[in-house]
Amino acid sequence: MIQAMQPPTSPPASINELLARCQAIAGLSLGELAHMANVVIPANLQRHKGWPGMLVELWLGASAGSKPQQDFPELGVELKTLPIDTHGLPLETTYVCFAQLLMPPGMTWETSNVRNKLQQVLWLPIEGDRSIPLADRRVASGFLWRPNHEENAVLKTDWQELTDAIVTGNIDTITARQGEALHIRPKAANGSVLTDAFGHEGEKIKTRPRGFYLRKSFTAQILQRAFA
DNA sequence: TGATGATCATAA
DNA sequence: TTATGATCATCA
Repeated sequence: MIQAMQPPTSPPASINELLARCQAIAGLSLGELAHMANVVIPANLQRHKGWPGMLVELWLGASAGSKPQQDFPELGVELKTLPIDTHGLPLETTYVCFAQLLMPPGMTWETSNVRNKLQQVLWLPIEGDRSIPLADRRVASGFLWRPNHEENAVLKTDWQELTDAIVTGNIDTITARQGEALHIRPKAANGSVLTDAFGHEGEKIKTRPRGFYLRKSFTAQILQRAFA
């Protein structure tokens, strides 16, 4: 029996409240959540790629709109939806944040955006198989994750390798094949968008904006650890 | 067929 | 333009 619910109007005051809100929507479909929140369901995600994430933010009480920080700053928690197939494996890589191409001096893994975002993540798997109509895709049980020593070490190694390439003016030699858990891919509206980066001689060059992403193999391990 | 590289919508 | 939310679509 499904009770009529409405999205919260304020951010969760505690981790427990956040987790409770997660449990409240676990098992419901995106169609049900959209309907109860009076949100229009797009026919497909081709032109609405961020729609599931925005809908979930609404239901968990994350600040609407985009902020350049964590979704729940008071709790130090970042929210990530994760599309999964029928076996519970990730269908897509996970976007983390923009890659700062004009890296401030002294930037380290410990102070990086990537680590800040990934310190504590509320993962919310959602059925993402393209054979399932968007409205029928169900939300799974969300769970809180903090990287363990091993995961943190892998992320740090990847981040340092990629950051070294950026700082030394080798941004254009980076491909998405580098990095065991974390890699870099273009992140822009289209291929004509350019931003500043460092060239080999320390000069500024124009290149496509990039973002950090988590590989599917890495998020798959997170899921396995959570549901094992 | 899966991963890489490209792309879409929106806000400030 | 940068940042949020990600998935699409092409090619090896």
